[in-house]
Amino acid sequence: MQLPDAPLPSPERLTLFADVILPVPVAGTFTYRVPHELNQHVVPGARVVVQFGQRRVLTAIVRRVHPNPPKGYQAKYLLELLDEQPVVTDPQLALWDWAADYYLCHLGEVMNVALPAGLKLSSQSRIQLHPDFAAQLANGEAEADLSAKEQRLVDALVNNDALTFDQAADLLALQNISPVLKGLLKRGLILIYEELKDKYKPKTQRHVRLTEALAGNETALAQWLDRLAGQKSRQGQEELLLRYLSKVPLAAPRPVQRAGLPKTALLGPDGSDSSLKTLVKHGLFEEFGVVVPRLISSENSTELNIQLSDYQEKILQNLHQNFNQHNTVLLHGVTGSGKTELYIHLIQQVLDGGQQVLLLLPEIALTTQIVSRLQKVFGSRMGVYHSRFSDNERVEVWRGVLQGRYPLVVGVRSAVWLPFSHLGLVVVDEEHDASYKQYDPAPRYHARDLALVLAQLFQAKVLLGSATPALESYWQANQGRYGLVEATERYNQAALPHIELVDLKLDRALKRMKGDFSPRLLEAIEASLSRREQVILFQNRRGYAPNLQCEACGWVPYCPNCDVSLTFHLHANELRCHYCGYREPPPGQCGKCQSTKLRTQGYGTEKIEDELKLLLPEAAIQRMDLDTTRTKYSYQTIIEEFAARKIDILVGTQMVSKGLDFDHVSLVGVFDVDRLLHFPDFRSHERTFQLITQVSGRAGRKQAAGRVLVQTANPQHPVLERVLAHDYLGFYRAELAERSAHGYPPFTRLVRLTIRGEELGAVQQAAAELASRLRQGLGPARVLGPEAPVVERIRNLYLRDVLVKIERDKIDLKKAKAFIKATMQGLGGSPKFKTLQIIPDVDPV
DNA sequence: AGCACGCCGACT
DNA sequence: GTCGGCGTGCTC
Repeated sequence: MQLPDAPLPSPERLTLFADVILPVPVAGTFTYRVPHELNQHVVPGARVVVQFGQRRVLTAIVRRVHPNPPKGYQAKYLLELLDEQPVVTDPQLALWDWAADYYLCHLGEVMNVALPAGLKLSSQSRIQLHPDFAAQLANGEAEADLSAKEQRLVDALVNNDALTFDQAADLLALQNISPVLKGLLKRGLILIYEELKDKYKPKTQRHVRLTEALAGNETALAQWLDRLAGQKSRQGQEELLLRYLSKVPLAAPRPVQRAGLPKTALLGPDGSDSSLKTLVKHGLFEEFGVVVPRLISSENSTELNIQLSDYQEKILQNLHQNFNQHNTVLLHGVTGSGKTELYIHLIQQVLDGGQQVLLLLPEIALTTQIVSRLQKVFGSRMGVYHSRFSDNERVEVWRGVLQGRYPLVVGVRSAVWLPFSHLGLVVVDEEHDASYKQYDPAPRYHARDLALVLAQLFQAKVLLGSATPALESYWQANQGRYGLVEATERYNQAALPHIELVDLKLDRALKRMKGDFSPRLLEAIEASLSRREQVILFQNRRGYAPNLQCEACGWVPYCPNCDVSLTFHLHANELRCHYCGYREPPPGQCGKCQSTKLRTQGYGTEKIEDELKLLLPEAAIQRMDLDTTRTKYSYQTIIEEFAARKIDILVGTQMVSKGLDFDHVSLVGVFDVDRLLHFPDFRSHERTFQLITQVSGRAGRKQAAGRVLVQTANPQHPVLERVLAHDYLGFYRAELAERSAHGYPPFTRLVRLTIRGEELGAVQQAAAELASRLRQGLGPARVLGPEAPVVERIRNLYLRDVLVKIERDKIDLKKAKAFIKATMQGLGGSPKFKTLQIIPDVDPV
């Protein structure tokens, strides 16, 4: 970074220190000494480059600047300052602190999720010949006696300016090259240096323009055209020049001349650039790069006034009243009640007041309809933050928020980390959605809960929206902590879908099933298709079948690395592990008794799709799940084709249940709810209710009520009865009673501790020890387990869970967590359990 | 997490 | 004798 003029020298040069956050899973911050010339410029939230350990050079975030020298060690100097202005705002840093504390993880881990990778510089160690030695080699006067390996490395360095460690390791076919390097280094034959790499690269487009001498110079141009005309070999050049002049006329003002044309616009999509090259060589044209924003922010708002229905108007007023008394309001609106329009109005009002707005959406809902809808209203003031975006794109949104270009951001979970500075409103749509919870790397945070904390830091409002609120949220509202607004009418008075249960017990007993389809569902599909209406089928499991089984002895192929059966994928013709990604071809015979009779067991989206193709060969069927939406645009393509009615039946996993509105879907079929209902987890009922309600909402939008058929062997199940009756409140009360009886959220907060390690015995022992220590400190009733999770081994590591329940009222959460943390550290510190990991998950979902 | 250091078995 | 395996400890 270029520094402005040096600050005025102060008489007693104050020595400053910076506590910085490093992107490593180590507790606390690290203190570096600030070089005097940077005293005025190092501010909290700015990035600095520091050396960490012997080798590593890392990008750090300044947390605090102070004059107190650290005790007990000599602080290193920080090496470089990357930003004059903070890239992380103060409230965000406060949020980082809060998250690390609440989710029992390190600040560096928070930094790792929060900051886009493009803002972190990576350093690479490079090796080069020592200049003196290189000179000796060149003159043939080198007389170092080298081992074979050293010789090979030196030879390679003669031919290359520099090598990375990896390249050198490859070259020597060695895992560990440091002994070789050390030897050479000691004799002063090579140098090792760190190269900082800025990962962020602005996107550029090649442009072409006439050179300065020619632009606007009619006579010179005429001469050129004369020279080119009539020469057959130079016909291409003549055409090119004429085409350019037709697009950028000679008379055009100078800025237009200087802007030139994008190369692709001049040459066309498949044009060769050989003529252009010649013209450039002759000094007619010049090529240059123009930085273009990667995110095509669509023009400007085209739709300024969204008309609300009378009912929506009433709801909006209701929201405003609630916001007068509460910072957080829960909007419980049935599917299709037009929540998007309400959001738009609220957002508009906050933007008009000069404040920022964050709209959070679940992972899957983001790519599509709602975004293009919002883009029409907010145009280029809206930034989109999505996990499918590249690093560079994320950096551009980050910078856009900092610079105020995007007062509105629509994004997924990780968008809560964007550097807001004057946030006025956060909307969390589908607030119950599980994709707001990060599961794998720490911090295991919940974006809805972080949004509440973030809003508090700004004194901003939060609107939580859902047709099926999380039990916790509805309870908070009932407790009077959130405002509550109920929207029970669908937009345009559309009727709620009619949900029916199909009793599979009967159909199975009478052998009337066609594959996995009951006659009633099949008839309903046919009826819909015959009316030229569309159908969505929901099966929450991908692949063809969850496993293969030997008919003779019951043997099932298992993953060698995890304790799960392998899922059969028909199209790819392979068995896959959905936990570790392991694949193998399906076996021709039983692994135990060599019988060749293997059959599939259970079913996934692929099998439904397959059966359907046989049952209804005329229908256009498309599957939508993780396997068919790998690429960046495949998801969108499927949605567009379905909207254009090129597809009759869409078969999919959870993906089809969210945020999609189609006008011609008259039927939704739901498979395998029994598995959902009986999943061994205290949230299984809640999830089932939410999922069926959500997917039902896809049926029937305009005039006609949609129909939903749910296939089940438990038609009397109370949860299903409540789904049929659209009775959220009834469901809520019943479920709340259950939770209260068994001490689950919202009455308690949960912390799950997972022990992970290579040896089962050690894992079991550690888990037992952990549970017993926790029981001792917290009371026996507050600790469950240890127990083996559903999949008790993943990637060859054994797992055991211990669950801690902390009541909301009787016990201090902070103290309890501090105790848990200390217990974890105590156990991890004991030599016996050194090699094990203890992974905390606060508020697991 | 990386990365260095150190102490052990299996090869040239 | 070296190579490279992994256990251990530290990083301002």
